[in-house]
Amino acid sequence: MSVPAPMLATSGRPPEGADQWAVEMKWDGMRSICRTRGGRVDFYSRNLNNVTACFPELGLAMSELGAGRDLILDGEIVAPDPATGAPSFARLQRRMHLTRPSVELRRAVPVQLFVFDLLGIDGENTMVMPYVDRRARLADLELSGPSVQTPPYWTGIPVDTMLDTAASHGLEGIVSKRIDSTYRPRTRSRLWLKTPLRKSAEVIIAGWIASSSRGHRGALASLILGAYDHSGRLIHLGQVGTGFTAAVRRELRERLSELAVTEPPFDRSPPHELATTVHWVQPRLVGTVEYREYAGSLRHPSWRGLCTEINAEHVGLPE
DNA sequence: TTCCGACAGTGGGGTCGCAAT
DNA sequence: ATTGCGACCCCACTATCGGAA
Repeated sequence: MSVPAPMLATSGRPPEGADQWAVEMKWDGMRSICRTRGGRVDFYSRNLNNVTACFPELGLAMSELGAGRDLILDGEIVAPDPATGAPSFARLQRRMHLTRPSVELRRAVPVQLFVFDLLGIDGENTMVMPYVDRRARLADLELSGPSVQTPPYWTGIPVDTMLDTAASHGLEGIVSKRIDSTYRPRTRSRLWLKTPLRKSAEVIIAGWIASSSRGHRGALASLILGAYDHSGRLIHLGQVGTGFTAAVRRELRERLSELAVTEPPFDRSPPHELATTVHWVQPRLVGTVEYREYAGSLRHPSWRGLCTEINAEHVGLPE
């Protein structure tokens, strides 16, 4: 029998004041289904690739905690940042693709499993049970140890309070789940709502890249973004390729054609040579992007539109 | 007839393994 | 020995289409 693919969440916010929702913290890591059976432990990625060999310490921990039971668990593999304690996807990436990690790496980048759902136990399918009942059964298992935890959920607390809590702990947002919902493998529904913490910043358009995919060839695919650092140098922030409609893509392409130049406008060249051909422009147009995080480059940026009130010279680095 | 949920497609940052150079 | 590219992770978002309302 194969393991079920994880249930997915839709972006959104639960209705205010409704006690039909349970709220969990959103963990910045790698989704994983864990199966313990007959002394054997396996971890699967969201697309059901077997990633057990990447996380031997978690296999060891779960074989002890599983105590010979047949469990199917849903959770997140995380790599806590030693400075903040908050899960860091950037750190986890060093472990994700590496089977049989060395002792040094395992010590340098320890990982943990956060379990938040029980899908099956000793042959019984618990996915048909409501969320709160699954959580109760999960709590009974007392899966807790140095590298395995079962984080709590909350009900009846205002969404903004939960988001503030997430923010103050350096977490990436919250996930709200209908307390009466059953587990629907593989499907993305509004029974689970993720509310990520996102920031907003003004950015300067420094160039654009044309689409090479069939059907869109030549259309504006993404924008190259920049901002001025404290020394007044134009710095590359990354690209944004989502958030525009087809009409906005055409309009931007039109406006940018009037600003075309031959050389990159950056004072410090981008860390990596941009492979595809870039249409550079004078750094004059300012726009707004939403993003998750800025650490040398924007993470998960999306375009929010041009911003005509702000002069490009006044656009500084994102927070 | 209209609206909405699910899915496919397009775009981003990043890492690693492996084949081509 | 290097480099480029695809395969995976993470994701945001738009466009489309079929079924529900």
